[in-house]
Amino acid sequence: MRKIADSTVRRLSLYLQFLEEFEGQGREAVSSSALAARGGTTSAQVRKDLSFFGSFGKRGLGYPVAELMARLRDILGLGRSYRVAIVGAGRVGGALARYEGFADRGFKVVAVYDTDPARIGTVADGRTVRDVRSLEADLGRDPVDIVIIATPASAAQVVADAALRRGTPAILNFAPVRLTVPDTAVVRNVSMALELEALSYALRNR
Amino acid sequence: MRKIADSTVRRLSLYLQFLEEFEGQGREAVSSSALAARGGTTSAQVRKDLSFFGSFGKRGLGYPVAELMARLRDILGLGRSYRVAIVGAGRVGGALARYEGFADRGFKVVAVYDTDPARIGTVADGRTVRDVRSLEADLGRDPVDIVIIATPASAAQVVADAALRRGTPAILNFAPVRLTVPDTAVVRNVSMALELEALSYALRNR
DNA sequence: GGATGTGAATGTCTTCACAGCT
DNA sequence: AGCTGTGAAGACATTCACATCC
Repeated sequence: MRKIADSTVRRLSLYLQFLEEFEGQGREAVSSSALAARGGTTSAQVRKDLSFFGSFGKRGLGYPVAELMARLRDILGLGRSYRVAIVGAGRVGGALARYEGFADRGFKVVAVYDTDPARIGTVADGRTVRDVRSLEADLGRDPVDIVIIATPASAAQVVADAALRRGTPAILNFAPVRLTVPDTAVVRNVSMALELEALSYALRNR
Repeated sequence: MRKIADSTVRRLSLYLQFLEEFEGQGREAVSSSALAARGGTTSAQVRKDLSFFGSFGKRGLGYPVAELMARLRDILGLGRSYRVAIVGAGRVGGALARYEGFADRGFKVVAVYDTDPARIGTVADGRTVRDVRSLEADLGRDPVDIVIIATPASAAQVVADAALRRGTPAILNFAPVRLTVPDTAVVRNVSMALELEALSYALRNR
């Protein structure tokens, strides 16, 4: 299959979100222009994005909402379930551990780790916080699909290295450092600093 | 000035981060290839990105670290200070309110809002949580540069509308909805759902 | 020698525009 | 008539490659 651009995948995700809204309004069909209007893009863009994966619409009518949602979920790989470990039980890790959006998409948080003896052993949200020193062994025994890093900057690379040694295929990094990883690994960074600086740039002349 | 691509701005932000690392290691000059190696891009890309804004390097030597950092800060608009209001004092809002990275970049959190009577009036981190109903009036009296939305999905659009009515130029949205805003407003979305779905897509065949 | 800065070439993404289906 | 699906065109971004300078 042809390589799909990251920007396209992001938009597919958005379309899925918009379709949920349309479905909530009881609509059965939606046109590429309606989707485009909701998301600030163009109808041609929507059709092109979808066309990479097949042809799901009916000419003259648009796209059947429920069916397109199912196809998008399938395309995005949301049909299976994913095992997730969260490293760092501070504010960010805690917010993540309680995030309901995980379950909706088949993401199952199987373990939470920290270094702080005061936090290790405490139970948060039905999960016992484990010592990060057992992370690598745990992953060896019981691999996960995604390790979420919510540690301070100084610990992030060490955690990433351990995860990658155990073959973890994907990392979601909230720590304010850019991880160095082989390009076989999938890494996404959520960086407050980058967001702020992008806003700062945009505001520069106001 | 020529329109600069969003991707370029994001990379400039990254370069700044890497330069901080290099400075911490006591390096005085850095080549485009060193920056590229750290960030997973190419030296030509680094030089091209910088060249949009001027020529900061010395042939044969590379870029002076401290000077380039200063230039990047300037380009990114980090020379001034920004007033920020956070709406939503839950887990995400709380984590943000305590985030130290704000101050480093001249972002000053001037107020925190919530709807929950149990939270309104409590003091967190030296700031009293205010009733969100006073947001619009407060912004009218005392505008901010950025409103950060950390509310549930259902409240986000209402908050955004209020902020925009008061002329707030930029919004950083953590709520899991896509805001509808006029395109004069600058909006950035941090969406856990999008990140997860992008990972899901990347993991599809593993 | 070593590294920048930059036109030109290449590659990728988006938009156009229209044939073709319902 | 309305709207999709898609080649072709156009816009934009990245990479190449080299003259230029320290």
